[in-house]
Amino acid sequence: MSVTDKGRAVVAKGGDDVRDRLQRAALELFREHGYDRTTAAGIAARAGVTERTFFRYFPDKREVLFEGAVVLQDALTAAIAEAPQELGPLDILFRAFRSVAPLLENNRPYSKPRNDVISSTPALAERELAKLAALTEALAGALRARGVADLPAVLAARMGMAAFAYATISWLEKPEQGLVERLDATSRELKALLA
Amino acid sequence: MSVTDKGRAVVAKGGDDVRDRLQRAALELFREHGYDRTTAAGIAARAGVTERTFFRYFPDKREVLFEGAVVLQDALTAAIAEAPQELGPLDILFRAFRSVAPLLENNRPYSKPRNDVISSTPALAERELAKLAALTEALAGALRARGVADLPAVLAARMGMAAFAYATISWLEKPEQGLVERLDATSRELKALLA
DNA sequence: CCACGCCTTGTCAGCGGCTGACATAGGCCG
DNA sequence: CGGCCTATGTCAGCCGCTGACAAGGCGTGG
Repeated sequence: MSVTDKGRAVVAKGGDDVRDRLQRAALELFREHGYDRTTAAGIAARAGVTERTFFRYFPDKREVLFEGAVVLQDALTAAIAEAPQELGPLDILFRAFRSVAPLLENNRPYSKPRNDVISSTPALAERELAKLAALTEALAGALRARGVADLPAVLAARMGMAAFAYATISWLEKPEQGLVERLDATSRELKALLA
Repeated sequence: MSVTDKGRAVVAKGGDDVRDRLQRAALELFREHGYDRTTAAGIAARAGVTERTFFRYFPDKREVLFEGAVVLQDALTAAIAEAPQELGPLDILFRAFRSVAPLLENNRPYSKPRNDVISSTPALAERELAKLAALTEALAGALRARGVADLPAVLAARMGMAAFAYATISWLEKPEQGLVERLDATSRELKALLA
């Protein structure tokens, strides 16, 4: 990309953009050669650092693709905290999901290829499930913080995430239909299931 | 346990009970020293084989704890296929869950310690999530095989698994209350969420 | 302006997970 | 009995990942 110089990187390696370079290099290499065939040392080299430095920024090779999760989680928990009092748990969640839709839609150029790599690599898919589970637990926690009891909080969070994940994935595949519309459709379907 | 002899195992290493010995040895060692501090070679040694043999039976160190998943999956998909026609997706699922409760309750002596190890080891918890996701997908597939459309099948499967997992975990923690009762309670709570 | 200390990176050595290739032994079948 | 097939052992080696230590840049306080 212009970042590396194939031996020693003469570029200004000023601040914490090292992290950024590593993430970019990783995604590029994963797409070019596949996750399994790219080594941590290879990623580091393309980013202009050594393997050891890679592992100082990321606890393991998979984690390099999972940075954005925190941002999304913060946005969602904040939205949950701000929701009006009279709503039920599921409505709170869907309101929060809708509120982060623009954020996701802006990130599509990055998240689409990223998602392709993840879904075609078992090791990464596994990590993604763990991240989603953590996010789900965070949502349940945010609901509990509003006074919702444990069981309904957990159930609502899981149901909501089920719908949210389904809508997001199918939107990533074919973006013609907007994310918000998909969310609404999924929400409707969910409620219909208990009728 | 009587299986190993601490050097070379003179035991009759007849058939595929090697697999069994490996699983037992692994669970024992994980409980004694923790997952991270037990090596694949160590497990193999206790089972009376070499490390290489371990990896011929299991694709990786984690997998040694996840054999039963298949049995459960088969039982559930079979129950789904046999359910009466007039039921809705969620009722089909809960019927299936109730039908495998005895199976789980019999397995408790094994699954309780196993679950303790898993839930206290991030690497294993991650694998468990992957297994649960696969099981969820299998349930959705069984529903689709009955003519349920994709979206409701996936949503129902995820909602059902959310309830099933919650009930099972809390039953593992405190078995005083039966698994079936917990399932019913969770199911009721789930339906209340959409009211 | 210098000396000290912190923060980041590099270097090195080493463990453990995991794999491919090849050798060996035991049982079964013709 | 001879050959085959399967299960296991052995060996060499890659890669993920870590701890320990050294080296360099940069800021701060003296």
